[in-house]
Amino acid sequence: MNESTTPSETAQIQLKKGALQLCVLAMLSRKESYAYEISSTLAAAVGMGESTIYPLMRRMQKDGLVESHLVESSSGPSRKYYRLTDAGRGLFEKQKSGWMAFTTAVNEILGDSR
Amino acid sequence: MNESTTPSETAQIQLKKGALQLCVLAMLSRKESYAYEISSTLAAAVGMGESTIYPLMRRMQKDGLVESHLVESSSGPSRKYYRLTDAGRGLFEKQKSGWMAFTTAVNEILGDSR
DNA sequence: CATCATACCTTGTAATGCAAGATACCATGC
DNA sequence: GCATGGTATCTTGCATTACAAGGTATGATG
Repeated sequence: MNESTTPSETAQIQLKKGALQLCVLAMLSRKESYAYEISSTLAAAVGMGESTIYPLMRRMQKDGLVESHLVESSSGPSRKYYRLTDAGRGLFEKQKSGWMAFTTAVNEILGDSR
Repeated sequence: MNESTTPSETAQIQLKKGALQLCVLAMLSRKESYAYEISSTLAAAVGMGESTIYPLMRRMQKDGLVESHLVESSSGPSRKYYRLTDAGRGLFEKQKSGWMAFTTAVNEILGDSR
């Protein structure tokens, strides 16, 4: 009577945790952006939900990884643009290494062979 | 006063969620094993904690992914060996695809270039 | 009997993605 | 004016799950 979440789906959700911040850091390392745009991009790429981005951005700002400034838009409400701080850039490099080490380890367990 | 968990470390923990079950499925797809052995292998490979494996194996058995049988050991207490069911094998293939699609998407965001 | 490695297990905490919903701006059509 | 729809911000509450800390028990070694 419960088909709202299969084990396979919840696993996908769990997988995202920890990787989404990395994706946001990567996007911001290339150019400033605002939550709605980041969310739209990552929704298409990895299935991020829209209500995930706002708490995440607030966390990142609280952790000193990003700084924000408002910019008025001619096609809707003001956008809050985010820019990486030096700390954010440092954490990005660190987490990128962590991500690669982790995926390499998992891929070895998966591919194994022999 | 609080260095027990840095943002970088908690991100690593979050990253594991959802991937650990995949690793267990992969290991069991090659040979039967027991929780302590799986945990020891994954502790070395991806830093899994020992107390993580037992709730996980119970979840997987409850979900019908594995079946277990006890085997006495000559060097300690009995071992509860786990074997993949057909459902477990099916989910393994499905999650493996999901894992590869997800890591590919994240790597594109990371590597981007152009 | 004490100790150590093996092997199983439980309880409680922390972290966070998401659904659902609220608020508000701006342009278009009536 | 006013309704509608896309843009853009945000909050609340829930579900999931890795881990630390601790517990139980077996068998070998001293």
